[in-house]
Amino acid sequence: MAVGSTSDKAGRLEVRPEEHAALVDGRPLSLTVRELQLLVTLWSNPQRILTREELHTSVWGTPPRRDDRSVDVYVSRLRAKLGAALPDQKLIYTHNGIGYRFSPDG
Amino acid sequence: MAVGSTSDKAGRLEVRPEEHAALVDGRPLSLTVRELQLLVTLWSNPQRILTREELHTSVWGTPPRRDDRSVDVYVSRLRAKLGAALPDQKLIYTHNGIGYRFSPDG
DNA sequence: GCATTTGTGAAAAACCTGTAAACGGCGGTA
DNA sequence: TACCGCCGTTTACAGGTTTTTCACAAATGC
Repeated sequence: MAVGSTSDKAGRLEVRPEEHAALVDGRPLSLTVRELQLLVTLWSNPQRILTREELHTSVWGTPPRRDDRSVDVYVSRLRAKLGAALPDQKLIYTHNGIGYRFSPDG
Repeated sequence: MAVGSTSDKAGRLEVRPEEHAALVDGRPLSLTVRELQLLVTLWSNPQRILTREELHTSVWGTPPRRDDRSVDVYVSRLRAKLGAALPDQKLIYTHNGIGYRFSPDG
C-alpha cells in the first residue's frame, strides 16, 4: 500500500477523507463538499446512531437551528448518489426521532 | 535512457522538470515559469485531487492569501495552452470547493 | 385517524470558477 | 530616456454549481 494513503472499505465503498474522495469499485463518486463531509462523518462511526445534532455539528460546524432540515436533505442526496452506484445496498438507516446510522453490513 | 533525464509521458504529453520543458508530440510547449511549475505539480500527482492550498504552496512557495485567485488564473492559462496543443484531451479536472486534478486518462 | 417526523423536488440565495483585461515591473533595444 | 514586449499579479464580472430554504408528500408511531 502506498505511503500516506488512508482509506478503508465498507464493502465496495471506499472512503478517503485525506484525498477528498469516495470510491465505489475504484470509481470516484462525484460528491459535493457537504455530501462528502456527511459521508465521512457517518462512515467514521459505523453501526452507531448519530443524532442530527451530532451530524450537523460535524458537517456544518455548529448545532442545527430549530427546524433545520439540512441534515435530512443531505442524507437524501447522499442516498441517491450511493444508491446509483450501489443499487443493491442499503447503507444509511433512519432512526426515527433521533438521527441516522451508517451500516455497511445491515 | 540518458543520464540525468527525468521524463514521463501522459499520452502525447511529456513533462521534463529537469529540463524545464513540456512537450507534446516532441514539440515544446511555450510555457512561462509559473505555468510550467503548475503543470509539473499537477503532473507529479496524477489522479490526485490537489487543493488550491497545496498547489499555491507548491508553485508560489507560500499558502494563498484569502481570496487569492492566482491558481485559477494559471489553471485557465495552462488549459488554454494544453488545449491548443491537444484539442481532444481533457487533462485538468475541477473539483468544486476543493481544487484540481490532473488525469491523463479521464 | 391524527400528530409528528422524514423524504425529496424545486426555487432562491450564496458561493465558486473561468477568463478577459488592467496594471506594474523588468529587461532589452534604439 | 523612451518604447516595447513579456510575464506575473490582481481585479471584475459572467456563468455555473452548491447550499439553503421551502413546501408538500410519504411514512411512522401512538
